[in-house]
Amino acid sequence: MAHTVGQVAKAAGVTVRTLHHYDEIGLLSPSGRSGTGYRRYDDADLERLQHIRYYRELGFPLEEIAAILDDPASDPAAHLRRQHELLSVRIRKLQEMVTAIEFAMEASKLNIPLTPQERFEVFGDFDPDVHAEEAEQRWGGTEAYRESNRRVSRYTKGDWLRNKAENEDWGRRFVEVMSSGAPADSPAAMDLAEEHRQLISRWFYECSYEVHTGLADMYVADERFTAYFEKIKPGMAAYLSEAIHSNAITRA
Amino acid sequence: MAHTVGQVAKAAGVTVRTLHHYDEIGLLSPSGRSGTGYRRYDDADLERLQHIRYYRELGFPLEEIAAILDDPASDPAAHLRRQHELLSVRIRKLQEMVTAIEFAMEASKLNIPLTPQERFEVFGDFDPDVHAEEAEQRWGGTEAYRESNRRVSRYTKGDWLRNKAENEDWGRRFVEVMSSGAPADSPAAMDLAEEHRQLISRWFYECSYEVHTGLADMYVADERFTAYFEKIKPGMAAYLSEAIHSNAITRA
DNA sequence: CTTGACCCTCACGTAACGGTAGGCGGGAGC
DNA sequence: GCTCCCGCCTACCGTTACGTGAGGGTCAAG
Repeated sequence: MAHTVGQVAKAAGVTVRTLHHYDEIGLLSPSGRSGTGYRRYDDADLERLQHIRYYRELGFPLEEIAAILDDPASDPAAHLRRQHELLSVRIRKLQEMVTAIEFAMEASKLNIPLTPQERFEVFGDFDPDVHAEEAEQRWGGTEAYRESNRRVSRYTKGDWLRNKAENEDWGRRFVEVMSSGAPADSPAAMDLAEEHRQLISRWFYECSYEVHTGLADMYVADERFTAYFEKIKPGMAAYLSEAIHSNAITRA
Repeated sequence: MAHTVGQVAKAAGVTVRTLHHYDEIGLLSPSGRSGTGYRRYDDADLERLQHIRYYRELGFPLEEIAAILDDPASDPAAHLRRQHELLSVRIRKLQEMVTAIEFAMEASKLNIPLTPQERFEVFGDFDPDVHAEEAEQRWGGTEAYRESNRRVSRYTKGDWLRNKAENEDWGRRFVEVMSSGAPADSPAAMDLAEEHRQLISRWFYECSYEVHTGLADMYVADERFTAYFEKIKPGMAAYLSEAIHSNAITRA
């Protein structure tokens, strides 16, 4: 029922120092002290800490969190509703960032320069732009980087050249099929579209059919991408786009 | 081709002071200066800033970002891959947090106490736990709270009582249908399951069929939830769960 | 040639802790 | 009963990533 700082810290994934700090500034003062001055946290304190952690994750400054939690107008359920809402907004924003990265990656592959707008629009400051914060705890340091590095960046220079070679090989075969007069929804074209998708998945990121059709739309909608493909062979952008769509429909 | 601090700051959604700071610590030094000492940023500088912003959003400390970006072993494409990966991990974690909130909300509605474990396991520090950071820029202050408040917390005490009344009314009618001997996949039971889903959507959060079946599973898997429903009427937890599943299958 | 917006370099201030020092308390093993 | 070590306590200084002026040049427009 009553816990010590150490226990609370361990359970909640924060340091003892953090709890001391929250006590100092009055954000979370334990409901009682032992005879010898030890802090004693009860279940209500834990619930408060839970809300604090969520609001912190959402980037609220401590002072503001104190104001929110001490606002008599909002009960615990209201906090949960608000956190749910804010988390959803934040997830949507991160998903936009993922899309932006995918866009930047395609541009990078095809040597297409980005406008400053395109580089940063995802950080757009004018609207539902939430702030985030720490949560780090134990893989601070370069750990996050190393971990991701182990998975994603274990490509050597040789791998990179192989990737380029595979892409060029795919390009040659695609142009062949296109020149053969086969329609964009022919099995041959769709197979190459599927191969295109799997090349992305193997070398860059998990490319779902949905994401793939997104790329296809971009190839015809953005003139710089269109130009890139048209230079390889006129009509290629539209042809590739249609092949990708057909492939997604029949396979998904 | 060459931009001033102000232009870059505006485009990238950071303050001039931030760019000064990045220059001071050598994280992003503009490629040149004008005759009168003005900083001039070119497109390569913008690309670097783009990566900085993404890594910052992912919570990397500036020093680490400098090390990563200056690592000759990783090209721009590698950074994009890594950012894509880390963002995906982060999104998954936030989605877990959303689920945890939904769980906490159900528990709160039914007056079920949470264990410390359950309160904080989503902050679990032992594994893919990424750190996040700012991004705030212009709706710092209490703006985020207010905005969310306008949408989600405009319920008055009266509304809250109405919600409770609606819930109790739903409960009564559900017990009736159950007592009538109608099977859990009967239209009457499914209609009440659907109503249950819409009550959540109206009062708490957008409850998809998928989320709803998740709740249904929890009602039978977690003994505390089961006990709550069993006390209303024996067999209710399983019956309600089945009705929700049937409803989701036929409507979705 | 003035005015307002924009740039420069200090330089101190702040938030949210991290880390360590110096000292008390408590229970387990001798 | 004594020792040991671990966990708790209260300061107090350090750090990161900027915020916020102060004091003073600059540049394009009118």
